[in-house]
Amino acid sequence: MRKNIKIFIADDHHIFRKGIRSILADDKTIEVIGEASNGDEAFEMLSRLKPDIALLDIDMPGLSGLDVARKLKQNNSQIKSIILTIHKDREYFDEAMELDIKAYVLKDSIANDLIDCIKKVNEGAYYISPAISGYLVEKRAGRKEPTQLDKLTSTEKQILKLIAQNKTSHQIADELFRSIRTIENHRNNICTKLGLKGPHALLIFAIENKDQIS
Amino acid sequence: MRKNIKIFIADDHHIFRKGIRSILADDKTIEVIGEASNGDEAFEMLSRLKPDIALLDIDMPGLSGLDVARKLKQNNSQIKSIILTIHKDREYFDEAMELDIKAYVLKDSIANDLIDCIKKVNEGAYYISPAISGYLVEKRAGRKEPTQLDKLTSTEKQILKLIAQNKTSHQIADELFRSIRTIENHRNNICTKLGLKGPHALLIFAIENKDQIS
DNA sequence: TTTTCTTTAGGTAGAACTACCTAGAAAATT
DNA sequence: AATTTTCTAGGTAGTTCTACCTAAAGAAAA
Repeated sequence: MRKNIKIFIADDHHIFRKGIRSILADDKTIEVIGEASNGDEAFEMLSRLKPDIALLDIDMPGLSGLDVARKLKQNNSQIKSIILTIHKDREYFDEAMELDIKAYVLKDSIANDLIDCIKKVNEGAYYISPAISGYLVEKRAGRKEPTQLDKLTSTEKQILKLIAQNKTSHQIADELFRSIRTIENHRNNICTKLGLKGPHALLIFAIENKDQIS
Repeated sequence: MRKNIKIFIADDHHIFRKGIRSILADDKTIEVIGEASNGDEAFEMLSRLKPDIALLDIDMPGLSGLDVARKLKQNNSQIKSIILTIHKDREYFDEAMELDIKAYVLKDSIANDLIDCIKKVNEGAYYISPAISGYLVEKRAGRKEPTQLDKLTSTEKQILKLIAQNKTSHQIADELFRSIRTIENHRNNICTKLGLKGPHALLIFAIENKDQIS
């Protein structure tokens, strides 16, 4: 027998969480393992409970659902994010797409196929509400995250390149005739600018984006 | 003025190393910074001397030239490997191609263009002896290393998977209900088995091969 | 049965990176 | 000219990983 799909619900309306739970209760393979009524609490609980999928509302006190998804992405979390929202606005959708979000579902169309959506997402697929999916077509062409690499100065990009070659700060310092403290300082600034956190987030970012570094 | 190209020669025949040196002596921009007569010594010296290019014979006592190239690759070394060999066999060539080797030169055709070959390789190009280059065309389709992942036990592979998700030893230990020392010990064993060395060699290997981990 | 391999876990040391600081000099902007 | 940004470099602390050890218990193989 297959393992249950573990779900976490984040929405500031109690009645809405109830509704979701009742929809999901029909399916024995889906298990709601927790819920939160604001973004900060949601992020904390997600980090701890590690569900398979997070159902996130955009409008919440504190961190928004998109903020939570962003933090999950920054932490290289394996949790798949589904956005549940009333917003049809293109802006929100575009932002969500930048965040590796697996599904974007309008609240007025969930009753029908939320379970289906969850199962597909759990298998690695994407799901976009029909009312929204038109945006997707135009998108994808101009793919290519307007990477935040432009935020970096040229020195920082140079160092990022060397990091991508798996060089240590010490090696980089030698190569550029700089103090290792200078290199470490640049690393820190890069991490701050890109919102990278944790032990090897910078190295991994550098490797994954090495082709984009100009 | 451009920096000299630093070369290292590994071959078990003294007379052959002499020959190479005399060919290379004609060019002032090429500098032979060391040589070795067996694979183990070669690898040790390469790690220490860090030349730009390593000329490796396949047939050597101990580690073969291909073994040396493999270990260099595993260490994410920046050293470019050129294989010099008498073997026209396809097997050897195929193996070499899996190892990011920059040039594969038959010994009976080196006198003419070894210098040229070295310079091209130094600029990032590839060079394959004409007698061999026919193999190349068919190749490239069935790409896919028969990775040495089989050397690992199932526990080790499990941990490697978690490492590929950029989890720290601490996180892995928590997840598997083991001591962090156990995890660290497994990491060490994996590194030893795969010949990985240096600060983040394991993390990078894990990420690059995450799809292959079964 | 003996030997080897695997898994577990601890000891010690050092290198590397992260996370925050401060601060001066140079360069670029306003 | 004044302000801001960038680059440089140091201080301190703590975490993570590497690199060596040893060692016991259990499983698998010889």
